Amino acid sequence: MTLRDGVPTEAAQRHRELSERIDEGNYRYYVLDQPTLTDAEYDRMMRELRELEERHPQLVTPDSPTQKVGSPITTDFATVEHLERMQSLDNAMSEDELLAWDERVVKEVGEVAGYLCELKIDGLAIAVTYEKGRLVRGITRGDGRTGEDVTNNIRTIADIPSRLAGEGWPDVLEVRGEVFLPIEGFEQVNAAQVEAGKDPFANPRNAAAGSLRQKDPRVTAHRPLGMLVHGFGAWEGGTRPDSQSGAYELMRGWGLPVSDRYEVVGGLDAVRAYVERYGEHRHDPAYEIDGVVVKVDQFALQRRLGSTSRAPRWAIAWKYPPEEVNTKLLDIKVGVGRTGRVTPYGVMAPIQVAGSTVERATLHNASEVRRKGVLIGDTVVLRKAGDVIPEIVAPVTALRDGSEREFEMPEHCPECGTELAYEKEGDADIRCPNARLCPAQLRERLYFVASRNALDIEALGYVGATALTQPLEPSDPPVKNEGDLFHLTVERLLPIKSAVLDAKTGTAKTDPKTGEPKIVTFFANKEGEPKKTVEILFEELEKAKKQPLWRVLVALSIRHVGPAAAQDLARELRSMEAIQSATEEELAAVDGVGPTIAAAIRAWFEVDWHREIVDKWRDAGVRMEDEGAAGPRPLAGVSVVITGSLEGFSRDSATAAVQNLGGKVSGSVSKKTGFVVVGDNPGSKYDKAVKLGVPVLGEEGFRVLLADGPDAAKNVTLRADE
DNA sequence: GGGCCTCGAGATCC
DNA sequence: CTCGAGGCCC
Repeated sequence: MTLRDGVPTEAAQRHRELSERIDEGNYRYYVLDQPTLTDAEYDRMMRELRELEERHPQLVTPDSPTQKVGSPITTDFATVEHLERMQSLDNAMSEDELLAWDERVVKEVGEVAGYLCELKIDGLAIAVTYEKGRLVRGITRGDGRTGEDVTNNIRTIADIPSRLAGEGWPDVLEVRGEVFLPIEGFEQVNAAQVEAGKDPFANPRNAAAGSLRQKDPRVTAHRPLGMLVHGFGAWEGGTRPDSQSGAYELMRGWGLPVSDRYEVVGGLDAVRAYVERYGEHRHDPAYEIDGVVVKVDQFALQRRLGSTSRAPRWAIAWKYPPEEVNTKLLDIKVGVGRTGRVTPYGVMAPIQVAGSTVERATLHNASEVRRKGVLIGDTVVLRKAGDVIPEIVAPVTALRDGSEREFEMPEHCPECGTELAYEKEGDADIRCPNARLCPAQLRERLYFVASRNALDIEALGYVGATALTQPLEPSDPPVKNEGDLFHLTVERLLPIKSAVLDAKTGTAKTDPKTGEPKIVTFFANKEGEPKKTVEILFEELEKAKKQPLWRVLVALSIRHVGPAAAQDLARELRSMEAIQSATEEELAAVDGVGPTIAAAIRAWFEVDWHREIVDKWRDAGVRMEDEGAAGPRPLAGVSVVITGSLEGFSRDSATAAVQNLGGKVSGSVSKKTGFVVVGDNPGSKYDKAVKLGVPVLGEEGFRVLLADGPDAAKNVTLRADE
C-alpha cells in the first residue's frame, strides 16, 4: 500500500472523487436549481466522505464538503493575478485614425494578408482559465494585471462550458471574452425586476456587470448572460495555433462560444466594408455593439508589432459615432485637482444619453470653453466619447435668446483663495500654486495615493480623504499632507467629525428637517469605539507599505510620473535613493523617461516638504526599493534592438528580460546599439545592423546575452552570411 | 461620469 | 430597511 502523509493513495483518491462529485451536486442544487443527485445518493456520498475523514483526519481540509455543509455557495471577489496581462485597445474614432493605424502596421511588418474583423460587444471583459480542460477560474479584467475572482458566477453562464470538449487543448488555457446580456434577456430581466418591485436596470451592460458582481451565484444564474470569445492569454502545452482565427476555430471546436460574425479580410478596404456593413446593421446581433475590433490575424506579425504600455499595436477598436442629444447648460463650475489644475466643468439639465443619465461634463480648461464657444444658459450638443465620458460638443447657437452669459475663469482658487497662475507662457491649464496648503490639493492628492493606480489602499476613498485632511473637528487635521498617512493612530481618528457629502456632487448634505449640515463621526461609532473601517484601514495601510517602488513613486504625485514612467524608473534605478540622487541627465537616460519627466522629478525633489514626505514614508516602513535592487546589472549601458519574432519570448518578455538586467531596449539601430537580436522574419533592422557592423544575435545568442553577459554574447554572434 | 453591487452602521418595526 | 461609502465596470 502506498502512503502519502500517512494516507493510502486509494483513500486520498476516493476522497478527492467524492469531494468533487458532492461539490458539483451542491452547485447544481443550490445555484442552478437543477439537482442531478437524489437525496439518497447525496447522503450516501457524504456519509462515505465523513467515514474516510474519520479514518484519515489529514484529509480534512477547510474546502472539504464536510466543512462547508449548509453554508451557501458564494462568490468571494478575491483579487487574483491574471496569468497574462489583459491589455485594453487603442481606439479609432475616424477614418483617418484607422488609416493611420494601418499605415503604421504596414510600415513595421509590410502588407498584411489577413485582418480579422469582429464586433466589439458592449459588455465586460473576463478571463476564464481551463486546466486540463476543466474550468477552474473566471476573473474580471480589473486593472489588467489583477482582477476579481468571479468563478462561481461565471460557472452559471450557459455559453461557458465547465469542461472543454474534444481533445488537443492545452494544459492551461486562459480564454478571454466578453460577457454580455442580450437585448432580449435585458428586457426580460427588467420585467422581472419591476415585477419584484425593484428598479429596472439602466442598460444591458450595467445589468451584466451587476449580475457578475452578485455575491450569490443563484441570482446570476437567473440572468441570461452570454459570452463570446475574443482571444486568449496563457496557452501552455498543446499545439499553439499560428493565427487569431486559427485559435478561434480551435476554441470553437472545444465547445467555447465563438462568434460566427467574425471575418478575416484582405486589406483596409475590406475592413472598411465590414465596418460599414455593421454600421448599417448595428441592431442585427442579439447584443449591443459599440464598434468593430480589427486585429492582425497572424501571430508572428502580432509578435513583431508588440505592444505599448497599454495596448497592442496589432489591434484597434473602431468606435461607431456616439449618440448625440441636446440639453441645457445650466452652469459652469470649477474644480481643483491634485496637481492644482483648475478645471471647469459643465452642469447640465439631466439627460439620457447612451444608456445613462448625464448632468456633468468636464470642459478641461478655459481655452477649451472658448474654443467650443459655449455660454452658460446655452442649449448644447452632448455625447459620450467612446460611449463613456460625457462631452459637450458645441452650443446650438440658433436657440440663444440673449440671456446666456460668458463663463469667466476665477482669478482665485475656489478652495483656498490663492491667486491662480499659469506656470509658463502658453500653458493651457491655470493652477493654484498653493500646493502645500491648499485643502483641495491635499484632499485630492491623498485620495490619489489611495487609488488603484497608486498604492491601492482600499477603505480610503474620497470621503475618507476629506475627513482626514479637512475634518470639521478637530481643528488640527491628522493628515497635514500625505506624509502623515502612515503615522496615523486610532486616537487621532476617533474624534474626527466630517460632513456627509453627496455622492454625486461632493457637496455637503443638509438634514432635510432642520436644514443643518449633516455631521457624523467618521471613524467612531455611537459608543465612541472604532468602526470596522478603522481596522480595515490599518490593515490596508500595512499592505500598502509593501507595494512595489513604482507605485510609491506614482503616489508622490510628481508631475508627468504616471504608472508607465514610474515603472521605467523603478526598473532601471531600483531605489528611491537612486532616483532622488540622480542628475537630470541620468534620469533622462532612463528608457521611457525624457527631458520633461526628468526635469519634473528633479524639481519635485528640490522642495523641502516633498522630501519630507518621502522621509516620513520611509520611517513608517514604506518600501523604498525593489527586490534585487542590489542585484547584478550585467547589461548596464548596453542598448539592444529586437526585431523579428522569437520562439521563446514575446516582444514584452524579451524587453523585460533586458531591462531587468539593466539594459536598454531601443527601437532603431544606430552605431551606439550594442546588439541586434533577430528572430524569424527580421525586417530592415537586420540589414542596417550588418551595414553598421553591430553584433547580431539569434535567439540562442540572446539567451547567452541574458545568462552570461555581453562579453560572452560577442562570441556567439551570427555572421552576415548566416 | 454614471450605474451597479457589497458592506457596515444605524434607524425602524414588531 | 435605508443610507452612506467604497470599489469596480465601461
